[in-house]
Amino acid sequence: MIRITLPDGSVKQYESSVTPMDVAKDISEGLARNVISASYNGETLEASTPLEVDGDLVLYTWNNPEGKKAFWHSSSHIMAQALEELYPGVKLTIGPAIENGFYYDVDFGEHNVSDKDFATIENKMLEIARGKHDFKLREVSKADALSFYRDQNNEFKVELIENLQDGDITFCDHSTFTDLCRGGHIPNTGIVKAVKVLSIAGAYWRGDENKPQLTRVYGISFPKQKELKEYLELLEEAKKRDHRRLGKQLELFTFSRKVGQGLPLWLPKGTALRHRLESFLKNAQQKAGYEMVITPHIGQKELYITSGHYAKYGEDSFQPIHTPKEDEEFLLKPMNCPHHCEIYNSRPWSYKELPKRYAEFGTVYRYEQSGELHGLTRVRGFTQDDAHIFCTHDQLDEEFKNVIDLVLYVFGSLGFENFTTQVSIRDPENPEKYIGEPENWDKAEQAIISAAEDKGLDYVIETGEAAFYGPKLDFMVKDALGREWQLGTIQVDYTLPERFDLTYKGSDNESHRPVMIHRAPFGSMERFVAILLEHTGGNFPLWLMPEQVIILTISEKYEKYAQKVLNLLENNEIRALIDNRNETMGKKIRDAEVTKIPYILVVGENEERDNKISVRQHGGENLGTISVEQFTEVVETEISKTLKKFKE
RNA sequence: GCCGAUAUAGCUCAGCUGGCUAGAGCAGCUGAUUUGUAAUCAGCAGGUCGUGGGUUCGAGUCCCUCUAUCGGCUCCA
Repeated sequence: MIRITLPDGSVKQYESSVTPMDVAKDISEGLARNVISASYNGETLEASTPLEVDGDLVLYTWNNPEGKKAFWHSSSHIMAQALEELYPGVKLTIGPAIENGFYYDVDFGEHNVSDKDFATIENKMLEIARGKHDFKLREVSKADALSFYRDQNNEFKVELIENLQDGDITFCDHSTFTDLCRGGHIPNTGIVKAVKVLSIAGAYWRGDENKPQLTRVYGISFPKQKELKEYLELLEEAKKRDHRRLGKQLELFTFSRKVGQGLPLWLPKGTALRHRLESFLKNAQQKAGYEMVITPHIGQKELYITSGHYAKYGEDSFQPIHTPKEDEEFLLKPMNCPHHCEIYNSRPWSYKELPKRYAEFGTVYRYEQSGELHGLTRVRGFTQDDAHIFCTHDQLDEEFKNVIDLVLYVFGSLGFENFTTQVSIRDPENPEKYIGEPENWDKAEQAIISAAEDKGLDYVIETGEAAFYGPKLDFMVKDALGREWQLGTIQVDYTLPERFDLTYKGSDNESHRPVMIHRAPFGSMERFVAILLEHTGGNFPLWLMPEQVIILTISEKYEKYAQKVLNLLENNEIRALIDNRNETMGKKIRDAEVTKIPYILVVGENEERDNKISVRQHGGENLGTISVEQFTEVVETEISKTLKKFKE
């Protein structure tokens, strides 16, 4: 007999070799029908694995992340079987569950697979699923495992097995299909009721550019047809929030083949939006003691050799610009820091004058590989809301925390609540990737972690993600389709002050090296606007809206009154425009709704007579007929809810 | 850069297996209508079908090149 403890604390006794599924059946038939997988003493196992010792059992259903993982992982086995049957001779490699669904990396050899084949694959998968084949895990010896895959000429699986310990190797069988697998499956294929092959893409074997490229087939599956339908609808909804689509629709930005890929063109409305964001940050920065500077878009190659960027990225960057006569080389600036270092260097400093905080909306150019450009989130020319803080070691801690405050203020004013932060530190395995003294790195990494801790940030530490010149704290946000992007960043740098020989005179009358902090609360204006678009679906906070109010005239007779209302609003710094077109009210309302203008004011005979306006909010809510003064208050109240003053 | 896909009017999209002057809706222009909370009606105009080449009696349609875009991979100062 063994004793099994359930999550509610109850303890049950069973014969040894009882399976999680047996336990589920013992609790209720309904539970047994829904059990997908289980964990025992913290270890994931299958519902059919016999339990031999006392322990804690957790049963997973579709509603647990662990259950979904087992479900999708098992689905990838089903897809692999379908692919083997449809494309004889394919070589399977790995097929894990991911956040939404699963994929399998396959070497299709001679076969050519495209999205036209998805339906065939799906049908084959469903056919297998309906067979209700049990998943059975069995141990195999390393020798047997190797010979199994050598017979299939599958060098990928052979490579995987060679890296495994004999005795730890398991195969999973279902139907006629066998795969190398460590386990975590659903009881049988029958509970997979709906499948969708989502896309195919190239993926390098083991993520290495120099290794063969495989075909990655992405899919998702569900226990109910209805859930698949809902998921696909969700994807459609997400596409509507795509910043590339909204940017076009709201006339914020565009791209031109002639100008070049990855080089965004800001349209008037987008520029207005961006200027508003910039002055918002300028105001906060002024209060935080920053000084604005301006630096050129190019710099001598020598500058970047000094900074170390040339050695690191010169080859993979936009190549130097040559002057007609002299033997000079200039680089498009890929970052602002070297220029700001030279500003610091323009005169000597006393410790009494530090910190110096130089801020610039600096446009930089970076050569990104063509395949990785993406809307406004990944471009070749963009503007950082950059600043560099030069301070003493004693000031670092406080300065770092002040920057976190600024970033949190920016995020708060723009309605960003769901962000995560990441502390990026060195990869201890590859010290040669980094410039600078290890002891300085230690100090910098500690400073960041303690600041994050102090500010109560929800942070994860990512080893090996640091920039080559220093560790950093990044603020990460997800886009509409779940892809994660870095927005704000704060980076400590002990390296550039060294390379540019930056100094200040201390109280001891000796020369000292300042510490440098790079920071950009938005990250870049481009990426920030992109994520803001997806985040808000184009319904920006009122203070940021390019157009806040539209005045619709019932007929052309009321244009004069509309103009009077417009003047009153403009006197109160409310951005408004008049739609006096010869169109029906329904049409004008619709157009105003589509362009997402927050307030629609209707003026006609009644309003003119009473000297009032009818107010409709974007989305359809009617605020009734009120005076312009009352409306101005409504607007001011709403703005003050999101846009607070920095440090007041 | 790599794998796969896509490219037709300002926008969103039709155009099947190659066959007469390439279609629709929206936007635009003109006119009628002067309108009360998500699309008034009629007319007009708008495209060297991404580029360059090839196959063919004939190419938007088939093949190749290049360019750009999309989904991934790799990369990301």
